[in-house]
Amino acid sequence: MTSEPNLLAVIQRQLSELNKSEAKVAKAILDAPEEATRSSIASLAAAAGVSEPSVNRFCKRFGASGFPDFKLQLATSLASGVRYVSRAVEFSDDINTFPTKLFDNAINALMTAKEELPLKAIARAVDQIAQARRVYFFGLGTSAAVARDAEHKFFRFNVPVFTHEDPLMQRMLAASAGVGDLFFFISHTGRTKVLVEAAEIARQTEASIVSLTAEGSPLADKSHCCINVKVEEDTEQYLPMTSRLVQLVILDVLAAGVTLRRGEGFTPHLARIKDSLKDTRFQTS
Amino acid sequence: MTSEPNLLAVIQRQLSELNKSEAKVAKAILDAPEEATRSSIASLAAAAGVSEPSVNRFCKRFGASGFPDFKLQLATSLASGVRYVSRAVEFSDDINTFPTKLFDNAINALMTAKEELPLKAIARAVDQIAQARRVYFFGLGTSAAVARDAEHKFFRFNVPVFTHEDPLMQRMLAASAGVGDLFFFISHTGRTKVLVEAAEIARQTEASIVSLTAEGSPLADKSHCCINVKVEEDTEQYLPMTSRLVQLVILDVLAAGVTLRRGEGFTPHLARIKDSLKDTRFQTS
DNA sequence: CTCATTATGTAGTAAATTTACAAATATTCA
DNA sequence: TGAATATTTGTAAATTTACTACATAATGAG
Repeated sequence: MTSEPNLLAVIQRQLSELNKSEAKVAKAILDAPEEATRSSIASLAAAAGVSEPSVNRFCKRFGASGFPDFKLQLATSLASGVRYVSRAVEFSDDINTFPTKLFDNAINALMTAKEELPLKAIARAVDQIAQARRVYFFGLGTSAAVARDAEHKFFRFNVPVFTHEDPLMQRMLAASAGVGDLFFFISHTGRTKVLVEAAEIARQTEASIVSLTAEGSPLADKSHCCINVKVEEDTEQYLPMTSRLVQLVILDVLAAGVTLRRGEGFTPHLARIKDSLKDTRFQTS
Repeated sequence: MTSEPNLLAVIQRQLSELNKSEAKVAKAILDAPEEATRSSIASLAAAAGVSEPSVNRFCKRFGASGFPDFKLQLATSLASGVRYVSRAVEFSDDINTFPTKLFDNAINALMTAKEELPLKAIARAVDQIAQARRVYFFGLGTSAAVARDAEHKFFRFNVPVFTHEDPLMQRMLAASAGVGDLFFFISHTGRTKVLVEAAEIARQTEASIVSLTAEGSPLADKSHCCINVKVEEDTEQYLPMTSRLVQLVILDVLAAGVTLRRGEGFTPHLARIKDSLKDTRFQTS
């Protein structure tokens, strides 16, 4: 049973690749998903303004064996309660609606990313990190906070980890890199000039370059290994929200990967780090 | 749509009050619920050893309008109940399993948090931030990265925003606070001593204190407003993963709340900030 | 034991879904 | 451009599915 719970998101994503009548069906379903689960193929066809077989073909295109099976999958998707269609917050929203929207968008982004995890790239990145003599996490703006978070995760592996938000420091460190150094660049767009330039400088050394960014971007081009993250950030939105979350989880994945790589004998080491915090906290009464 | 929490449980409960053939149908469904959602009335009747109308009557007895409607309800009740099981990464995991696990855990955490959003606290926090003369985001460790992220979000609102990871700076800033200052503390446990102490110091001034932390914790006690985040971080896990994500989304929610509060006339301001980044990026070719 | 009541199944009908195929539309390449 | 080809879409028939009306069987009361 591979009926993933994100059928609507899948439809939403493929919308541009559908032909006319299929798009009409998609639209009708996205407009009123609950209703679609209850309607017959005839009424849905009427609502979409297409013929019944078009609806049927639409269903098969999305992996269902037919219309009833599609409805079933749709119903299970909806059951989890998440609105799988990203919806922008609007000025008409109030406290009861916009928090939910944002959570749904976040969940939706993670589900989409999960669908298309670049496992080979991840495995390769884990290799590189596990073997590195030194790791530099570089990002700017929002991604700087992500880089900072990565630092907090990866220092645990007995590998010296560095973060710098200062582009000049980034350049200089890149220039002075050598064998065993790993530069890990984080950028949603992959087009931030100063970051790309730092990557280019690092590329001229013996260092390895891994990036967590958009495939095909200038930054990705400079990297030995690019972990491609597919998140369509709503560009109309003025605050970037979702891409960062996906980046963080990917970094969690990498950290877990390194942990597994280190093997079971490594857990005492992690436990010691954790224990070291004990005295900094008030005990639970 | 008042679909009962768990249709299977309802059936189970009424089992004794059913007549012979209905009981057979119930048995068949309870034995293989998933399969039941996929079968036709004919095959289910065959599986139960009864006639088709018996199945139909069974469905109506349980509030469905007919067999298809019953299947729908069954499918939704199966979907909502089962799936929410976080699973820890184990050393037997490999690249094909552990990334998915981590994403699932992240998604689960967000879903759970979404269920129990403390909307009143959020609304109050939005008020406070919107009115503040100055906002300090304080966190330590992983939460420091979250605080940094918050800084990147909230400076856009024309309110001076500060972050400091240095506990001494935090103490001193807390001590010198006054009316209009807002301290926003971020901590998963709410028990980090130096942070709680900073909160205590701030509490002795005229400043407002908002915290994003666990209810009932020492930090929450020191706060005027506590945004309670319910995330059961798997304590056996050595790397904290999920709580941070929830914190970030909550901060997104707060930022969106402040944006809405500022009103539509504020968007040009946000657009200007966004535009200011244009020249720092390589253009899409 | 008979009548009334309830339970179950049969057969026919209506509805819904799918398939096969034809018409229409778009695309390619000379 | 325009013929050839591929793709998309719809029509109509076939098939499957679900429902209704009714008949028969089982159950239980007096």
